[in-house]
Amino acid sequence: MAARLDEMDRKILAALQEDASLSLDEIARRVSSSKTPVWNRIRRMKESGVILRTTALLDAEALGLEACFFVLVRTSEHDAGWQGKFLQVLQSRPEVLEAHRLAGDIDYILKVRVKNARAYDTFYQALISEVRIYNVTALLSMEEIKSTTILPLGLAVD
Amino acid sequence: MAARLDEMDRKILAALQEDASLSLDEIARRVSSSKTPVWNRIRRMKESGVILRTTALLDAEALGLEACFFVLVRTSEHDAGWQGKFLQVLQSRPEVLEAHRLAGDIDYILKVRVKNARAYDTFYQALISEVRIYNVTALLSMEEIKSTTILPLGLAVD
DNA sequence: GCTGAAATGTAGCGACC
DNA sequence: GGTCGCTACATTTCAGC
Repeated sequence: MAARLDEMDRKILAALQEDASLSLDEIARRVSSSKTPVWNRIRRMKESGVILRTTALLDAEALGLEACFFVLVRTSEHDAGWQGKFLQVLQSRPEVLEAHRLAGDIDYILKVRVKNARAYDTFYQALISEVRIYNVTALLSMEEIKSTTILPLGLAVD
Repeated sequence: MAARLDEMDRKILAALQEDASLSLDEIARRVSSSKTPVWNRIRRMKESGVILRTTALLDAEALGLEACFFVLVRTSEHDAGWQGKFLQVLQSRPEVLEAHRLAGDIDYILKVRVKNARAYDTFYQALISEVRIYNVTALLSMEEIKSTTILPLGLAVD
C-alpha cells in the first residue's frame, strides 16, 4: 500500500501541502530540479493516489459555522445491516466532517461542524431517529487550538 | 466575524472546496457568470480570510502513516503558564493534526497521525514528559469511514 | 458592477540527451 | 532519469460600459 517515494517526491508533497497554487517553476526551484521532472512526479503521485485532490480550505467561523462537536458513539448492534445504515446516514450529512470506527468500548467518533448548539441538536435528533444508538457523548469544542491538513512526511519515512 | 456572502460567493466556494484547480472559466461557467467577477470575488474572499489557503490533500495510508488516534486529555492545572506550554508542545509536534479545548470534564481532544502504535507511544511519552497531565485516554481508529474538509455551506446560511 | 480583450505567465507535452 | 522549447490555455490587468 505505502508508495515508494524518494526525497524529492517528499519535498514536492511538502510544498503542495503548504500551497497547492505554487507554479511548477517555483516548486522546481524549491526542490532544486526543473519543470518536467516535477510535473512527471506530480502526475505519477496523482495517478497512484498519493495526492487525492486539491482543495480550498475555508474559515468555518467566517462562514458562520461556529460550533464544533466531537461525538462519541456506542452501539449495541454490530451487524452489517446496522453498520451500512449508519454509514449511509453519516455520508448523507454534510455537517459530519469525519467519522472513525474505533477499537475499544467506544465504537465511533464523529466530528460535526454546525452553526450553533441548536443545529447540533437537530442533527442529533435526526441521527438517533434514523439509526439505533445505545449511548452518545458530545464533546463541545470551545477553541480550535490547532488545525492542519499537513501530514508529517518526515515521520513517514521507512 | 461572519462574512457577508451572497449565493454566487457560496457557489464559488463550493466549487473551490471540491476542486481548487478548476480554471476561472470553468468556475464562471458553473456559477453562470464570467471570469472577471469570479476573479474579483475570489480575491476579496482571500483577503477577508474566508479562503485560508489552497492545499493538496494526501493519502495518509499511502504515505505509511497508518495509525490515527484521538487523545482525550484531562489536566489538573489550568493556569496560563501550563496552557501556554501545552499549546507550544502541540504546535511543535507535526503528528498533532488537530487540537481542541473542550467544555466539560475532558479538557482537550487531540487528533494524532503516526506510522504505528509504537510511534504513538513515543509521542505519548514525549508529551507527558514535557507537560504535566492528569489523565489520558487514547482512542485508536480502526477505519476512517468519512473524512472531508468540505464545510457545509448550505447550513451556514443566516 | 459587468464585458471583452490585451499582455503576461503557466501547464502540458514533444523532441532530444 | 534529465534539459529545452513550443503551443495552447489561464491568470491578471485594464479600458469602456
